[in-house]
Amino acid sequence: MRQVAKRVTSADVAKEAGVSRTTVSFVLNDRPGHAIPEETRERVLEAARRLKYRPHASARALAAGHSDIVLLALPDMPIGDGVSRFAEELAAALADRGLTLVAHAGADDRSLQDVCAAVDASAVIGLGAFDQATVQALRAAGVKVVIPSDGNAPSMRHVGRLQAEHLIARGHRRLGYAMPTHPSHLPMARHRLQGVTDACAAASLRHPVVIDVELEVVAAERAVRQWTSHSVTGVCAFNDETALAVLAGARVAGVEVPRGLAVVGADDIPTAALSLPPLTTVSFDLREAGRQRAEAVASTLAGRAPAPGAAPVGPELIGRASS
Amino acid sequence: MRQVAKRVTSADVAKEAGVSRTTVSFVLNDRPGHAIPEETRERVLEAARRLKYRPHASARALAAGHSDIVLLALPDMPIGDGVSRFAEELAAALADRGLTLVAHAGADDRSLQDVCAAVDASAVIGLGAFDQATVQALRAAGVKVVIPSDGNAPSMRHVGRLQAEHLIARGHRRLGYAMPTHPSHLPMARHRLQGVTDACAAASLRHPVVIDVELEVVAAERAVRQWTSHSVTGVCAFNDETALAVLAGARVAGVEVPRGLAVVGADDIPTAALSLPPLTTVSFDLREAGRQRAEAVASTLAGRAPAPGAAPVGPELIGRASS
DNA sequence: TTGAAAGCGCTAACAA
DNA sequence: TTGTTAGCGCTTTCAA
Repeated sequence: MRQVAKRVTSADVAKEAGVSRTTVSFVLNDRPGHAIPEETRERVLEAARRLKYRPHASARALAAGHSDIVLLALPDMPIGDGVSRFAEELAAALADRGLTLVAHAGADDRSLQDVCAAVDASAVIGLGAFDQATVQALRAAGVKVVIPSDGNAPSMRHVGRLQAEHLIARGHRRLGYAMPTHPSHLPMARHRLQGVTDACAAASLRHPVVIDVELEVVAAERAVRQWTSHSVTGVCAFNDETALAVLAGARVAGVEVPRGLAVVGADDIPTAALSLPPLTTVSFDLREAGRQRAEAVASTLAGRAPAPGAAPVGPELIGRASS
Repeated sequence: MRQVAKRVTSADVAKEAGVSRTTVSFVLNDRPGHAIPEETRERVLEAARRLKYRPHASARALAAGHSDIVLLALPDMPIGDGVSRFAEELAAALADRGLTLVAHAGADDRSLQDVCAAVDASAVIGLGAFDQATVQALRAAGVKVVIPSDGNAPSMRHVGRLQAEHLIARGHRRLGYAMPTHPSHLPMARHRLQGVTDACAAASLRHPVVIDVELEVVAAERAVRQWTSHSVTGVCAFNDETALAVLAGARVAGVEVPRGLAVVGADDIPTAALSLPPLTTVSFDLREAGRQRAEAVASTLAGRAPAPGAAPVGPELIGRASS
């Protein structure tokens, strides 16, 4: 009577359907080649359904030599709307291919490796780029596919470029950059800043005045004063939150936005449009990117050549009153 | 020569250290009872280190009968700062206990179950409560521990209560409630609203005027007009983002905050202090909550009685200029 | 077309 | 104190 609610195994299904476990396995994973008569097939499926059979993931992974798990490596802090949509789309696209997405937040490589090993991840997808050492380490931790394996840093830079170009197009000749202070944002921030720097160089402007801006009014005010004293008239912020801090700093410093200082954020978080003034920002359509990544992962995992990366999805500027 | 970079197994470690796999297993999981001489112990550890041995998670889970995976079930996202900190703390506290946290975002139960099964999760932690049916389903999907299995709704209510009490203490006699529109926020929102309602009842005030507020100025303006026309003088918002929308709406409607309308948010997101006016908000110490949850999960998983839930961490009001 | 059998890498009784 | 051994639930080669 002390039935410990034993797990339903494939053997149970086999018995129920009157076939062998092998057959059950073939049917459930519909292995090609083994043309199984529709009748048997149906019987197995029916039995599985009746028993509410769920294959045991760990056992499957052990036997198959790889799991169905894809890990999304996220930076430590708040997840904006853009990333959410990306994750959503990615998860859906992966699910279509029999893969499961879970997320891990944390900047440091160590924890990423540990988590990969702990969930036995087959692939890791990041937002920015992974450096070579990280990729190595992940491989060692048993991960088969790491994406973007390096090449996609450009898309990060695009964000910065777009911010700067927007400002430059509006006549700003001296730019500032608001750097985040949270360590986990740094790598991405550097890439974005690089984009700003590139744009400045392309327009023969001087290097932007880079200042760390904490998410807090006093610090932001100080930053604003520094910028204005350097005759900066437009600042690109690492992201919308940092931009919001700059807005607040400007308010306190008595600098009018965008007249005295134009600011553009990035990521288009939901509250970006609600600030005073509403924030000009740069946003990605991560949807398509999600689909592409999923395809890349799936095909690489399946041993096929990674599909010829479709048209890269560029970021887009959303003009609002802060610039 | 075509070394396929075979995985390092515990057998390799055993060989290297000149002991049996059992010993390796005991050392690596330092099983008590089997007092292993320090000398052997060190030898095994050293061998493992030298070989860069990583136990295979799936194999471990299969043999042990349970994985080390804890799944954090998040609403569809975006993830604010509060939740981030919670997750961070939770992950750290779980890691201390040998457990690994990964997150899954998605409102529907189906995908939650699937993910649980796919990662072979031992426990699931949610932000709000899970209804009984969901808990059942998760159990069926192989999950051992589901938290909060229902009881923790009170802490949600606390948030609402505190918001309302603050307003009431400042003399407001007619309150409004700004409800989020995103479906995945609804369950939590209902709990928080309940707290507001309770507080109103306790003060013999009428039921709050509940209005859905999208994260967008026009909708928010409309809401503000409705509130003022109902002679509402103070509104509790589901969270800070919603509150920010209300602030923006009030601005457009020409209603001065807090003079014409006081507003209090919840969660203390980093940008809450950066708005105009800075947002009064209620915040949780999710850190402590994270630690508690971790302890609860770990002890339940270990078969110990779920520790006598320490002093419940209450939310705390952070007064700023919006109320 | 189906089944038997050999593991995948690890844990945990039970012996020694 | 350490080793032997039998699985955990599934996949997959090889035979039947």
